[in-house]
Amino acid sequence: MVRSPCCEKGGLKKGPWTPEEDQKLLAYIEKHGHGSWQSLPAKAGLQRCGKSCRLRWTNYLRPDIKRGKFSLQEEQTIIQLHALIGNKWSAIATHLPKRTDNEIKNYWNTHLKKRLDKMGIDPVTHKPKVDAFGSGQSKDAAHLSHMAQWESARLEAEARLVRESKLTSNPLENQFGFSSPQLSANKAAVAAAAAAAPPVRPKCLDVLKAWQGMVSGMFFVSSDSLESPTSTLNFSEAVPVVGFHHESSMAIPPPLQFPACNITCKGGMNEDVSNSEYEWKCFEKSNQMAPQVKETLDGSIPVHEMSTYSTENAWVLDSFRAAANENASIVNIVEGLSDIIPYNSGEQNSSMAGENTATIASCGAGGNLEDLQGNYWNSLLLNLVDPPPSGSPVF
DNA sequence: AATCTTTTCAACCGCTATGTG
DNA sequence: GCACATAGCGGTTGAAAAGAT
Repeated sequence: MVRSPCCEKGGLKKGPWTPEEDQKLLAYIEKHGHGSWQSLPAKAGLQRCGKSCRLRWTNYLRPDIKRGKFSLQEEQTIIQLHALIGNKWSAIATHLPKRTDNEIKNYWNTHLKKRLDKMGIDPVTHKPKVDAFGSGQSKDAAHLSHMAQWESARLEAEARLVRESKLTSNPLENQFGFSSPQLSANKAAVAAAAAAAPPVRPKCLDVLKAWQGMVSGMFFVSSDSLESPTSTLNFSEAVPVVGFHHESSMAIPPPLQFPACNITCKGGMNEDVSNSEYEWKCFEKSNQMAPQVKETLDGSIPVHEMSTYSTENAWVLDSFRAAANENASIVNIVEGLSDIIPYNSGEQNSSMAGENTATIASCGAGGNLEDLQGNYWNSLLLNLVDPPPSGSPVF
């Protein structure tokens, strides 16, 4: 592989750009597009190498760059993506509109890395420096880790697609309203492709958010420790993260619904229990479904440690209590319910986004555990990806 | 006020990936 | 398949700014 000689030529200026140079570069690109970066400096009358011009444009002069302080949400996105894919700054940048990979990288190195370090979190592995998993990663963590690996690969593929689309589209025309002749030929093709591909909700953050919730329960801390002067948000209020908990902040997961069975399960602290254990309580919504459930409960399907609550048709799963104390996740809950809830509906799983409730439509045959889990994650985490309309940040 | 230390971030360097003839 | 050119990425540097003494 032969290295580009562009910056090795003598007589080319290095170092900080002057306003005059910026003006020349801007004027040229606005008029002609950047074209070949290699030949741009000579055409634009700049004593710079093409590489330097490209960097100046992409990291500073581009009109769609957002500068200034990173929001809490942006910070959290960076942390979560970094936990998943590491120092893939360009891939991370594709999920932070108007932020450059260089800016994100700098921000990570100067702020977030130090902050995590201060919080006792290894910024490389995103795990507590002292193993908070105790005896090792739970099954849930391993499960999510596996999912996270897939999402990691998908993220990188996404980033690659974004790069490719930038190559085939006219970035100036698309983004800034002016055109470059050499790229205009692709306009029709790009427009057709855009029309053919309906806007798809980016679900890529689903698993990483879940994974982050699993791995980094330590993020459930008040914003004070995040050194963000603008935020008054407490993570535990805003993030319905399930599973692993750390210290005193207890994230309350959204209700888990099985409408086909008219069952809703809610997790939370049980004040009736002397030591305020965390537990999952299940309710039947209507009497007409009760016989079905009771039939199952009284039938051949093994009934775990299940005790009836004072509320009619409600029960709590003692095994989940114990599990919760051992950093159990919602996966455990769903897995446990899969032994109890009668699977008698053939309808497809579906999810309800837009409210803080995870819905599993299918209680029937074919609704295997993986479907249930996947469905739960999707519906739960879509709420994380799309904040509620109240305007409160996700993190 | 002067000096030293730390932090920030724009820019560079070196490498890999990809495109082209 | 090869050689080369080019674009892009991630790590690192160093000047300027901010903070501490």
